[in-house]
Amino acid sequence: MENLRLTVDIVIFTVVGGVLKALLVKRGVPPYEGQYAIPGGFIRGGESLENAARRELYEETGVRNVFLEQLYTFGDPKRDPRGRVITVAYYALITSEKLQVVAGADAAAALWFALSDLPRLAFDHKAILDYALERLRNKLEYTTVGFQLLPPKFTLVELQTMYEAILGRRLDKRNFRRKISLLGILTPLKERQRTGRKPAQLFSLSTSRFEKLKDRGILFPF
Amino acid sequence: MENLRLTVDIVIFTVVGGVLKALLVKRGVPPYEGQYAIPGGFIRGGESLENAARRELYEETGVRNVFLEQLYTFGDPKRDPRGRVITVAYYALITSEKLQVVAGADAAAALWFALSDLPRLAFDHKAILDYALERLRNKLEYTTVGFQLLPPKFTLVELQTMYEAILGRRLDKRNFRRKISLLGILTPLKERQRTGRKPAQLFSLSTSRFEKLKDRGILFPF
DNA sequence: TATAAAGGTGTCTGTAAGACACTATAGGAG
DNA sequence: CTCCTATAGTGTCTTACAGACACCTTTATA
Repeated sequence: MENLRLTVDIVIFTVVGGVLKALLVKRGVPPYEGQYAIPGGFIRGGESLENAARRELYEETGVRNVFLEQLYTFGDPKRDPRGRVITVAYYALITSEKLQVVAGADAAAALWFALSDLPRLAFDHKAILDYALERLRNKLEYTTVGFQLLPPKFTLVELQTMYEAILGRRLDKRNFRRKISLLGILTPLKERQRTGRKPAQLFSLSTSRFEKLKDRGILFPF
Repeated sequence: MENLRLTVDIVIFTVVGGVLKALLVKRGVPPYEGQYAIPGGFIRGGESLENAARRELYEETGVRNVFLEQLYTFGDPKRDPRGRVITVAYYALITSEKLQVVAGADAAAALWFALSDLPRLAFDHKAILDYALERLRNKLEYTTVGFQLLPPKFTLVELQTMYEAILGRRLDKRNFRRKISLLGILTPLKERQRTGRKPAQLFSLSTSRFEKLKDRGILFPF
């Protein structure tokens, strides 16, 4: 088939201040000029799909070594008015601390939008983003991907807030802590976080337990 | 990127005689001449990805209107020695009754192989097949896809045998029936199957309950 | 009519999810 | 210095379901 072009598009999630956000870029050229779109670009010659996604992610956010997973391939013949463009969609999770770096990148018109307050999106990007959110919510419940959105040291309240932001609903504090505790994947640190009133215990992921569990499934039935 | 070609490859599953099988075709040309491969082919101009997969599926098996779902896109630059060929993999489920039709299609050298007795596969098709099996096993436990592998009327023993064939392990008969019964998705028919010793009760999927449940998840925790 | 082969049925125990409310601690204000 | 308040942290009860486990029923055939 001639005139076929392949892109990667990446839904980039973060959680800041208890709100789930996605990175969007404002299009400077037609079609959909002025509308927002998911970051992405064309695949180059010798690149694997994942490397193309990582390159785009780096160009857009200045961030490397983050969680990235292939989502779905969208190939409707009419999805791009310019011709036959098929896109392999990915989603990525980055912590809000790494998020600082974004400013330094070439992301002129890139902005973080709360998932609850998205602008109109170009192409079929709304469908891609919806699907990414669905996947993230599912994976959250049976894997440890969620920890990719937290710094290495975190409190239980921060952990729960991240879960609530993604799932879009409140969780019971005692039940949440019981289940996390039962999994035994957290290492309590000697430090406490002293920001609010009462200092909170800090934890890190216990990497040995984590390695055993992360790809096994059925972990977080919230 | 020039010289990019896009294919669809389809892992086609069926269950016959309590054995999970996949359809493979023998390659008549290099590379990997003489080795078996998953059915597939190039995407045409105006086709959506799913339509391309359905067309290939029909050409290979003579079967339409079956369960088909996109699996993953494999795009390693070296996966095909002839150049850059990216493949969007699908998997399909067809009942053993429809399986008769296969003979009439153009599938000269197409053969069904038990998953436990696969030949060496061309390209990265072993990885694709493994991934398809993993997906099928997962989906089996929280959706009703499994019924796509049974005829419209079936016995509980047939249902359980199908689950066992896919999961690759035995299930307890009483626990299995209890859970199915609790779901309330089966309609007992007035007929009985009279093949063995004692005739067995026939069931069909209760479509109303089925529609409500099929995309909701958390259905079959076996 | 006796037998064999396949179909069909119930209980107990352990684990975990979900609902639910109060106490403890430290920082800041007065 | 002490009182107030915001946030951290903690247990119990009930219900649902998964998993382990063994025998009776039915009909075709010898």
